[in-house]
Amino acid sequence: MTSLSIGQLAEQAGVAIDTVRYYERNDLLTPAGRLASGYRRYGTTELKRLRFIRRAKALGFSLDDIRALLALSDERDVAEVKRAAQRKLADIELRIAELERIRGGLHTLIAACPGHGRAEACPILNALTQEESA
Amino acid sequence: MTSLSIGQLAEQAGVAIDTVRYYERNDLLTPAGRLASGYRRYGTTELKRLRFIRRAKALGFSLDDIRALLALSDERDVAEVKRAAQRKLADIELRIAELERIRGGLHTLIAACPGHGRAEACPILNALTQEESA
DNA sequence: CTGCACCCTGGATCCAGGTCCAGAGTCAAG
DNA sequence: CTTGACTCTGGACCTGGATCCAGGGTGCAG
Repeated sequence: MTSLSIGQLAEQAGVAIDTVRYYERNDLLTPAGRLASGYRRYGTTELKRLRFIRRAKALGFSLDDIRALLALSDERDVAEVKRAAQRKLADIELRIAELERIRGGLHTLIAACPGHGRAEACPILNALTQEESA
Repeated sequence: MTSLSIGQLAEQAGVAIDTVRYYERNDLLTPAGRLASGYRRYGTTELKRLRFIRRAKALGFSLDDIRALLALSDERDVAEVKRAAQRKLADIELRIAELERIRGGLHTLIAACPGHGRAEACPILNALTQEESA
């Protein structure tokens, strides 16, 4: 039989036990049942669900996002799932653009800095000290 | 005379008053002096320093990083400032690469999803439900 | 001198996503 | 039966970077 303890579930999904209980508190994952002792029991459904959560997190979804995704996948609403993925993609692209802006700024400063000599000649310090230019 | 209250300083640097006091508690910015009443007073040195902090933050430096940068710029250690900027650049590039990896994954899934029909045909749900491949 | 905007302190709260703990109960191998 | 590994609960704590609050004091224009 494929009944798992919380420790086995956690190990097979690659998360910490405390994380499983945390997800339960936050309505992301409910045990299939409990033993008379109160011990949680999980089946393959829960294992898949937990792995889904882990992968979605790796794709940059927040737990709120994931709760919504899980509800949608329960409803099998493919169109809405696709739209959610598109929104997340747009969000990721914004974050990339912002980091690229920062990278450009740093790159320029580093390239222009001789790396020795007077502080006044260091464009990094100057850039950080300079007045606004819009 | 160029003596500023905390409110004037905050406004001219574009941060909140609470943020100025927060920076003080965290050893980033000390008032030039105090009135008999205890009111903080700031000069142009502090205004420049606060603007430095704001810009460095916009470049992705943490407050810990910034504390170190400020110490270095006080010591006028240009070589070390350059190295710190290079480390931060490497860090930003790592973050960009990670986001690009995520973007690639999402992009592939979205492109392959018809956006309608059976849940089984949705590669987004499938990808999140699939077993590991690596 | 009144009124209102401003400032003071210390501490609480927030966000996300967990992590850790104490004290008690349970399961299973030997 | 013993022992050690596992699990239970509820709640405290963590990071980073603020933000907000209560209850009081101050500065200054009219």
